[in-house]
Amino acid sequence: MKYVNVVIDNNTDHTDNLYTYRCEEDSVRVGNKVTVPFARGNRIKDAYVIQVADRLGSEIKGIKSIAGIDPDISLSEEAIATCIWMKRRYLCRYIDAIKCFTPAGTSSKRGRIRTPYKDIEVEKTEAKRLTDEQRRALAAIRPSLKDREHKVYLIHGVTSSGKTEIYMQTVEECLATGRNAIMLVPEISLTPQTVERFIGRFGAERIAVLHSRLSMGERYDEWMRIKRGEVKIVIGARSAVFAPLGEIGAIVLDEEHETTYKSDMSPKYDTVEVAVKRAMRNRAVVLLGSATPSLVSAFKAEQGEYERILLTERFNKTPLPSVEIIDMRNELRNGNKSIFSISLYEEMKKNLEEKRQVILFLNRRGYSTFVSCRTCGYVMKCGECGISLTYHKSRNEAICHFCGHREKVPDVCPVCGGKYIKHFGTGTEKVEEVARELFPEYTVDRLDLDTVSRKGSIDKILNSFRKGKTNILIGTQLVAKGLDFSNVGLVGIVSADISLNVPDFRSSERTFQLITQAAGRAGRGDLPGKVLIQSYNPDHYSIVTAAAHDYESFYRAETAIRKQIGYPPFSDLIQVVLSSEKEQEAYEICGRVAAEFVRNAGKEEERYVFGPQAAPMNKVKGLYRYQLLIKCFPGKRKIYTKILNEIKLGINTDRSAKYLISVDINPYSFL
DNA sequence: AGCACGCCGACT
DNA sequence: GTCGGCGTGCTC
Repeated sequence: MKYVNVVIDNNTDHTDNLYTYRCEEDSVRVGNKVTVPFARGNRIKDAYVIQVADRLGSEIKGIKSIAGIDPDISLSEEAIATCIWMKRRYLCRYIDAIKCFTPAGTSSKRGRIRTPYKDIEVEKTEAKRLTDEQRRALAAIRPSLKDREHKVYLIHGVTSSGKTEIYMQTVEECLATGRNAIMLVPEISLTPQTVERFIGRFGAERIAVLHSRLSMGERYDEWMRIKRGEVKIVIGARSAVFAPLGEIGAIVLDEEHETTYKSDMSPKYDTVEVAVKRAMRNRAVVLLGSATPSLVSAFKAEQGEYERILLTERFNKTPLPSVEIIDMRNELRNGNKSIFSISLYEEMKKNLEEKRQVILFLNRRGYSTFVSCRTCGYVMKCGECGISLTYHKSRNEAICHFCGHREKVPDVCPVCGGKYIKHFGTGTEKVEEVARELFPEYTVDRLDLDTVSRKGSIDKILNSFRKGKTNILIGTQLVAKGLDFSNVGLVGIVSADISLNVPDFRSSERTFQLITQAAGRAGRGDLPGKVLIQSYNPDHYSIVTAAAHDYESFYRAETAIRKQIGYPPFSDLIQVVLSSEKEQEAYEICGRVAAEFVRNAGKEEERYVFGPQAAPMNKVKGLYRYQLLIKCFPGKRKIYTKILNEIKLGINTDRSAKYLISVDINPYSFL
């Protein structure tokens, strides 16, 4: 006879507690899925065991007994511990965290196993000969793997430095110690190529694939194969970090800086953090790989929390492409008002005539317009927050989306007195149009979210480019992601300013990453490639350092600013969003939440609370949204989240209230 | 949330 | 009388 504390599978905050039941089965374990009679009607509900005890700490009136134990589904003790941590860290319910670890579907009735990618025919590959740098990397990782010591390695390697080979050989050595591995990629579209390479090396029968675009049945079957211990390696996008894999020896996150690792739905977890937590409990190693590590990870490496492994040379020894910055202020001065500078036009022409291909990048996230001077490059920024002010046409004002500070837009540039000060933003769709006009004899194609959904697939566009049918490809970040085209002679970044002036404290970091990733697309074959960056701020450190392939200098400059203003990695940012059908109510309650927070946290914390102000997506599904941003410095995390959780609970369990609150720890965007 | 309980007005 | 409206409180 045992007593168990369970979490009921109810989709509400009201029952987000532990409930104690009696259990006749002594075999009951933490992580078991059970059925229990619940509430007055004693309706049978699903529940999950969080704790098991032999006796009761204190008398509980009307204690009931477990109705049954589900023989198929169970979570490991490690998974349950991670759920408890997630509840605290991301302010989600127990059940939300548990659902991450359980399969959504049900078993297939036919009893036929559905395996994705099982038809892939791949030739068996052997471990490649390593470069000295790669060998040193593995030598650094090997001891912790052998000693079963938890450690995080930040593998900072230039594009094409052979990071994947390091991942695969680490996994191989992990399997050799009798343990299993998880391999994560930033998005689903990148899984097939990774799966192919791993199947070639390790064989399909040892590999499972998990991501949210599998059918329910496929996901269930893969989940069961993993659960039953039939596979050694799990590959997938962020949700695969929750794979029911036992004996984890290594977790790899490729392109660790990608924002897709942050979940935007509840629970709003950060895959890197979850991976590190799971690895700690498994005494496993974590490999975080990137050519442009996130500032947060690089900072942890500097602090000694992670060990950094540097890969400075490309695998095939081709030099990094030469990068040239084009000062768009000169173009205007010389009477060129086009979006293409003379140099970019000339270089495109030259490459096309040499039968080489051209990629043009543009960042379409520029829908919020900023104010800048086309003569000197001056951009209106918030003095306190360092973030670009967003132009609001109705009042001719520029507003800081972090703290709410407003300024009138001046008629002349306050720096140079120039008259061409205006809002600058979208209109980048014109690039395709202008490219067609300038180069009518060449084929131009565009790859972005619109064209992908219209034509049905990324593959179609990419394949015709790969085959050389397309001469000029215009794309958003989609093109930057790990794609390998050997005949690209020129990569043009049409406007570095758009990403540079996104009103977000990470805009410089994103610009550095964008330029570096884009540059990585040039000159991957035998011939060297060239990169041209157009900007009205050609002296900006993120552009200059990216052009020089100089991460260290970028890191120094950026951390200095983050430290001064108190942004991550020196703080956690907490976003609190209040939504209501009535705009006034959303605003007022948001203000009340701010006051309540300050009342509990202490008056001196008030300066770390910003808002209330309209949330970036001001109106979603008929609900008005207002937000607070809170800077949470080290040591304050526990108390802040405790207070916010109580406020959240109070609001979300109040039936008479017609508004909702949601909390996001370190959201990937405030936009 | 979901459900039972209970207190009130309306209707066969 | 009693049917059903929804406000209130609780779920081991």
